[in-house]
Amino acid sequence: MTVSKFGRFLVSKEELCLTNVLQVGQSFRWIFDEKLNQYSSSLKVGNDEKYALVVLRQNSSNGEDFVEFGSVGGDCELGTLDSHLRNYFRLDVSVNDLYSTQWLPRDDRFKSHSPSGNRILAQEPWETLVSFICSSNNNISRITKMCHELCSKFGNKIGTLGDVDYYSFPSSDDIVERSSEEELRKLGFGYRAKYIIDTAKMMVEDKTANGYTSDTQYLMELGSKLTYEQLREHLMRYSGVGPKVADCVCLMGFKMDHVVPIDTHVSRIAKRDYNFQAAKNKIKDLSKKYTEYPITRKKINMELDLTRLMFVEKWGEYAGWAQGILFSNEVGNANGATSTGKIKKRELEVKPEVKEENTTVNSKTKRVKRQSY
DNA sequence: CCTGGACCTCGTTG
DNA sequence: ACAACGAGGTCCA
Repeated sequence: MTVSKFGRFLVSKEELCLTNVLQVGQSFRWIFDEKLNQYSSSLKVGNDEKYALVVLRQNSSNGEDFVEFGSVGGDCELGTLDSHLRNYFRLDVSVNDLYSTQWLPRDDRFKSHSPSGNRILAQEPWETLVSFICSSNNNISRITKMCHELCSKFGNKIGTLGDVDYYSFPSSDDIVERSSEEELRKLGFGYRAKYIIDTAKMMVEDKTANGYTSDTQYLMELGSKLTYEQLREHLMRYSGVGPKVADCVCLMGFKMDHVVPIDTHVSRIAKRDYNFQAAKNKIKDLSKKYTEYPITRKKINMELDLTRLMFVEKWGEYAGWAQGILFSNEVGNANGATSTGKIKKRELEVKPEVKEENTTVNSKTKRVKRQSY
């Protein structure tokens, strides 16, 4: 099967860099073909719950940068795909405008961190939820492997490109009906196997009780009605979903642009570069506020939540995007997508040297890997 | 409310 | 070769 027709949108590499956006831990299912300089994945496009096999290429000619896109077999109209991808890549938002009007004036640290085409995606919420449940205490390479495994074992076959078969991301029903904790453990999911099965079961109950058959539609409806605090509370009811995973889902699955997921790296950045310390009285105020949110209160770490609030205050309404840029500069390279579905090391144009430095955290001395340019 | 530990797996590290 | 480590956390006591 091939792509018969391509569409394109013009976008500079400073606004969108596919390598940065698709291979660094937001999305885990894009496959990169080095020879063709082409990304491909199955993607739920349009409102009919159907997956399409989508192909992307980033190029430039005559000084114009653009992304070409198409669907294999043409099973998706080009106009539909165009508007879907404009939303998926959030082309309504200019990271460079945000950089110069919001982040740079508010935070000197951004002097040394330009966007470089890093941006936050608008992904399908159910896939985002399950993917980030897989991400706990894990590395990108294995998360990628697990996501592909979920699709090929429990999704539906969508099409073939080259010698690779593509599958839909399994719905909660697919997972409940076709999988089990035992099988997921055999496939290498470890203790996340139980989280995924329990979450899928709960999702089936939830959406059924609310009259939905589609995970996407149920969750999107929820997202349109609830505030951030309410949605996070709802998401943290699910097994394996703590504050970090819930925040990732809010940011990348629900377009809540101000949400800053706090992981070990961001927490370290806050202490090291922003001299952050949680004040006792602020902890008290916050825990009072969260009496309305029992699950949040149970699962949250007050210090980390105050870290999140500090960043939101500092960076403003697109704070989550700002975090993405600092994070990519802090962690930089990682493992990424492949051409065969197997995992191998991601190659970078320039390999930054990694050096060690000492940082003091909680009066303990800890060695930390950090990039230098 | 906070602290500490266990938890699957797997590539990297020494 | 092989034990020890840690990876963009979560759960339970």
